[in-house]
Amino acid sequence: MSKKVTIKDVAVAAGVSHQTVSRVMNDRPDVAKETRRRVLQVIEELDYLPSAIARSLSRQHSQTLGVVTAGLKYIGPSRTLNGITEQAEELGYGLLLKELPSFNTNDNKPILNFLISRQVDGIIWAVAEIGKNHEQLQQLHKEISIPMVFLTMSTREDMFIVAVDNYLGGWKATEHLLEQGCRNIGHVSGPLSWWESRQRKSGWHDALLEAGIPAEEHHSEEGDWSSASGQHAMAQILKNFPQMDAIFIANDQMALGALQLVCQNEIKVPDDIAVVGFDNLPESQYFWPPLTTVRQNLRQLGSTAVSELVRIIDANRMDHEVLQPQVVTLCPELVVRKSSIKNPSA
Amino acid sequence: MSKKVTIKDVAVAAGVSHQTVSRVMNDRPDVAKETRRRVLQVIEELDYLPSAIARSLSRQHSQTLGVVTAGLKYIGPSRTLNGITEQAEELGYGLLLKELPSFNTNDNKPILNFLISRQVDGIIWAVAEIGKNHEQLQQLHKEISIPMVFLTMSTREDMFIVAVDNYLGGWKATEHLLEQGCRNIGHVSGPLSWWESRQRKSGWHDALLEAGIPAEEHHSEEGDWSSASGQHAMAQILKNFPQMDAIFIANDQMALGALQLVCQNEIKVPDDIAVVGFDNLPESQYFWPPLTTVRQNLRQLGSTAVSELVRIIDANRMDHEVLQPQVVTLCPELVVRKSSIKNPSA
DNA sequence: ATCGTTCCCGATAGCGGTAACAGGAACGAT
DNA sequence: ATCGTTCCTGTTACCGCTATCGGGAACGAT
Repeated sequence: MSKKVTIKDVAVAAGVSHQTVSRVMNDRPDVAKETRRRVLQVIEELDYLPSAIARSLSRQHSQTLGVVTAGLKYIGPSRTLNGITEQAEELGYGLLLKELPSFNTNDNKPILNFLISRQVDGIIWAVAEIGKNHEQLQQLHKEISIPMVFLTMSTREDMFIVAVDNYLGGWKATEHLLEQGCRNIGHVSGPLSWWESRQRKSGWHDALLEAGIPAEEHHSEEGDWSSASGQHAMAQILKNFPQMDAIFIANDQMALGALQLVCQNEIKVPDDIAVVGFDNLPESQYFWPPLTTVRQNLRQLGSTAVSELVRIIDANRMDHEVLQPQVVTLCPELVVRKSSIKNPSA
Repeated sequence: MSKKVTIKDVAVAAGVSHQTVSRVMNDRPDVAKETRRRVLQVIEELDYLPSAIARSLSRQHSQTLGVVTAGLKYIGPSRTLNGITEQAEELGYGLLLKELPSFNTNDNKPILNFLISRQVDGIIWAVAEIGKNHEQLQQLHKEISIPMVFLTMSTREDMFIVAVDNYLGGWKATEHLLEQGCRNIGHVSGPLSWWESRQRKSGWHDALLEAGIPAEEHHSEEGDWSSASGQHAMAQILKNFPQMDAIFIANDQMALGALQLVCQNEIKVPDDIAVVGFDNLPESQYFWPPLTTVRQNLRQLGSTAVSELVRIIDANRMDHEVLQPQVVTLCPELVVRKSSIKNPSA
């Protein structure tokens, strides 16, 4: 195995100083044409690959972003990550990935230290807000000298946040059911320790209120995102709220569980009960009946986060202007399918 | 914003040389107890964080693994990645992530160069084998001086490979249907440019042969993994192979599409046609009827890949022994549910 | 008293780049 | 001839850490 070739080897082989090689590598203008040609040729011949590590040390930045995520086994976080990788590639940044062992991690300092010690230029915190898992972070991020962007969490004035408007999503779903003529609309929420769950539920709640319909507490049940919990919650609501003619379920997986239960009990969807989910899984179009759902563009969420972060990094570098923290909100869209259309032939 | 504190600042504050601080950081034995205590205290006070970048440059390795993946928006690759992050964390390695824009990338050199220039200690190539997208790689990996592990691809003697036995999976699915008394077993495959698709199909094919049943070409159709394609393929086979009494479909999503079609046509599953899928999506238990499927433990695939890679790295470092390339095979398991049980009461 | 150990610790030289400065060559202008 | 430019290139000093070597102090053995 031949030893690794460094900038000095190139310099010697090309008969120039290593600094000139460096200049060629960085496309500096102050190199004679002929010299540049010769150096480039030697680089080619020796198969020289500059060390990004050494460059990072010298330049004091790494062209690398830190990404903290959790729950990659779920489709949501991985779609978001997909958007992140895509945009990072586009903007020429590398990605240092860290997945938390659980959503509820109390001590985030080691993670942050890990990333900072590796000189990342910025950090994307892509972990759902659950319980108080963002509390310590809110403190820490002030003590940190590198830019951070947070994803989908309750807004705070001093942070950069990119979020999907879950409240609006819940509202749209409910409004759609109201438009179908439904008046008794139930709800299966996600775990209420999740900020997103609370937002979706509030959207449902407020849309009903606006229509002059009180949203009773026993009209809704809490699930844990799994199909099993959706099924269980559905059974519960059917019992507590027999006159229900429609239901908004906070994700497609729980909706699937509910759909299966309903199918077993010979209740007809949408005629007896109209159903709307949330997420727009690729599969939901093929549920029976095809599921009306709320689409959130998680890939865009990820890519927007990267763009924002890079924008902040660049601003910090350019002049010493410091950008004002802001919140970027993405709007979810309703995807209407059979499971919610009351009068298909009307 | 206070300037970053370096090893020198600590040295000065503690009244020792920076080398002594380095020794303390690395838990070297040759430091007096009292000195160590003092240095540690200063580190604490100044909130000193050693630069992993500088350390990498000096030590010539980075405690970081490169991961190349593709198709993160699908559940499979992201579950694999989940296993990778988990085990990397466990073994104390960082992860540099790179997602290919498409499965079919012809030029992999830039990716490899990117990772190598950042001093990764090893690389996991977690991209499905499709068409000839591994051909160039097979060449490149020989020229590279750092260890690589490949995931789920056709075996080659000179590479480290960790793979799920897709052939066995197809075999098990088919065998199960045979045991149910089915004799006319169809198949919907994935795209046949995928190695995994071909393996699953071969498993189906050979299990039939072993049972003395010829697997006709018109008994199978090619899909593209999507539910839509599954539905279309199913319709095609129903036409070409009307006496079909069971079908093995190469992934759960396509099976879902097929199930929906069958449901619309009032064909009964499993009585008229038994169905087995592949993947064991979390949702598949809640399809209607619940789907029998083949579970592949992708998380384990990922974590095994990391373990293997680290084992190779360590071996290379320890003494100059070079490990012999080998293939680690993971066995998929059949998960039996209603969609394939012909006589539930028997 | 002398020597060999052991235990600590510091000085120095890298790792592979970049930044900053300095200086020679070529050229036109004075 | 002298000066100021412009263009190009090399020297030196870092970036923040680790490896290596060497040496002083303390101690027991001879």
